Amino acid sequence: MSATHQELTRNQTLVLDTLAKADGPLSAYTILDRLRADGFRAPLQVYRALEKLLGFGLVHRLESLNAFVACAHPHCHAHGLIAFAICEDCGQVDEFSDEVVRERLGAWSSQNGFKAEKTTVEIRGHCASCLAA
Amino acid sequence: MSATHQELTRNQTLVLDTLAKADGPLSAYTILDRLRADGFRAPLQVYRALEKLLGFGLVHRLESLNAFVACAHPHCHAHGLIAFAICEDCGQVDEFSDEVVRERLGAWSSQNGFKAEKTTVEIRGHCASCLAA
DNA sequence: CTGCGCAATGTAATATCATTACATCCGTTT
DNA sequence: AAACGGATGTAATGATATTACATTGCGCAG
Repeated sequence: MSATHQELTRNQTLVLDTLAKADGPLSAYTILDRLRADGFRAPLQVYRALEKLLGFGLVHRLESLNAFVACAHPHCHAHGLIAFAICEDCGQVDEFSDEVVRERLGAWSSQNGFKAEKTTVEIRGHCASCLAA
Repeated sequence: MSATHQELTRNQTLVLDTLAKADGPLSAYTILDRLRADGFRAPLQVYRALEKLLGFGLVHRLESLNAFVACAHPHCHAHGLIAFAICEDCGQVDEFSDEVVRERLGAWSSQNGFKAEKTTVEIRGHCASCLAA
């Protein structure tokens, strides 16, 4: 059984809610600042909560931004591979899944005897809205 | 015409050579330490050289490591998308290109009106050699 | 030649992201 | 109550990256 939202601790809940309410990715220190009023004082409080939430699949880390987002599909935990399209203008992140990409990367791994633990796919660019503007 | 190796400045050449001689990715500060003997004193000297080398396609940045590697195929500049398999045990990085992955991510971008500038594909895991050991 | 512009460089300081170390609290088990 | 483990609190430090400003070297117009 994977963990459910019910089992989250207070700190984990606060961090997850902060990310869920945000309109884009947040850095750990931004989360910290937004939770000062709730008693957060140190980065570690945020990083510890994020570590658990990442494990639960409720939060994703954007490697190319050193930032975090709430999972857009928190109820279907079965994603094998998640890709992100990140707009450099507005900061919006679009989360999607592509089975073909997953298969191709899996095939490469098989052919090369590589055991994948975590795969990062991030597209940086400009979203439709910002291109229109 | 894209820039050739000939046109590199002294600092760029030193940084590129350091990466080329390394047996895995290096952080900017590790590069700095290795170039102290050549007169490097500050991070910016490394970051400025890396910025140019990234632009020339001679160096890649590994987002999930905050580190840099010399391009494994510095003579064919036409890669549309490059993927990396990173071994968490030995640190070796395998650089490869997958046309199908490129097409699929390109298709997603087209369908969503997204203009991709840079795509990151990194697989973290364990290489064949380390699995055997 | 001189001075101007521009790219590269040098240096210091600071900003941003992340971890280590150690103490404390709290609920569960015994 | 004592022992234990998970979560938390706090401080300090380490690691990565950028900003700001001064200086140098070089091509070239005047």
